Amino acid sequence: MSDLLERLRGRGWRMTSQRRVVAEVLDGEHVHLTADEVHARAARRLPEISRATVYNTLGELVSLGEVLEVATDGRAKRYDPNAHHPHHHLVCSGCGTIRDVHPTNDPLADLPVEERFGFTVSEAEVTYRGLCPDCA
Amino acid sequence: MSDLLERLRGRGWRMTSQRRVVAEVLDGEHVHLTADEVHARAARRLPEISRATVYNTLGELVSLGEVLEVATDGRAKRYDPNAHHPHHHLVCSGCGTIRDVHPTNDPLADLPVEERFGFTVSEAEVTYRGLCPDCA
DNA sequence: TCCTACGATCGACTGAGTCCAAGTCAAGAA
DNA sequence: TTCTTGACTTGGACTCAGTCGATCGTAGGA
Ligand SMILES: [Mn+2]
Ligand SMILES: [Mn+2]
Ligand SMILES: [Zn+2]
Ligand SMILES: [Zn+2]
Repeated sequence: MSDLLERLRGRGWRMTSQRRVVAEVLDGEHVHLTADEVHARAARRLPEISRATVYNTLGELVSLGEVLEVATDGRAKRYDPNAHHPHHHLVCSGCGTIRDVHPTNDPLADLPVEERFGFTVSEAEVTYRGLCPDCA
Repeated sequence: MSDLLERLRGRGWRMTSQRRVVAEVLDGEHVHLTADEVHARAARRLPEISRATVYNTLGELVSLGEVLEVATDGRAKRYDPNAHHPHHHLVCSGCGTIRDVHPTNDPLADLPVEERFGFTVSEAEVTYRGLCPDCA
């Protein structure tokens, strides 16, 4: 993610201050922020950035594969800058904290062909749920 | 799910026509409906039923463990009457169709203790994504 | 049959996200 | 360097999913 700005320039993106601060926010903390949290952090550096631009930029980063969308609850989507290292998520049912986890098996291998119903299955995402040490 | 009404009565539920039609809608089709779809089907039998009542009843059924909430996209939650047979979901990225699937392994077993960060992990839900035969 | 607490209703409200018309500016051309 | 232009940004209105609360209705017990 560190040379994200270079990769974006290479794809013909016009480099604006808004896009730069959004990329910097995501680059800075490897956490899972909502769009409004990204907006709040971006606005600390560039006070007049709009929510619409944050949504636009996040959407573009997602379709470029630079950022992942995570929807673990029915609430706001979260944006995951750790897109180049495959992983899954462990969510605390108490406080909502999300941690990256790395199971030892690819769950795709556990779905037999007769359970695929003719689908071209390309991805398996696992959400583990439980209580974190603080909430237990 | 067939004697759901009996179980609810046993739990002290007041049996109203609204709760009956919501339970019948869920009982009738083993698909994954949104709250508004449940409302539309319920309203075919009981035209005056309100959205608020459908939301209330679905929420109660979920906390009783009779129905599962599924949030595969960032859109409306879906309600799964198949709560007594553990399974996972296969979602078409094209049209959004959802199918129940049964992997051969429990993904909980694939999460080593050093990847649990002190959490009490109780559940693992897998979402497989791909293209259905029609969308491929 | 009557009573009443539990449930249903409607509409106002919230939160998350989208859309659009109008204004701005990054970056290539000259 | 300045000009030009279309890509980008903005604020606000709007949509969609869901929640809340005051008031009304009724299931089911006495
Ligand atoms: Mn992550
Ligand atoms: Mn299901
Ligand atoms: Zn917690
Ligand atoms: Zn499809």
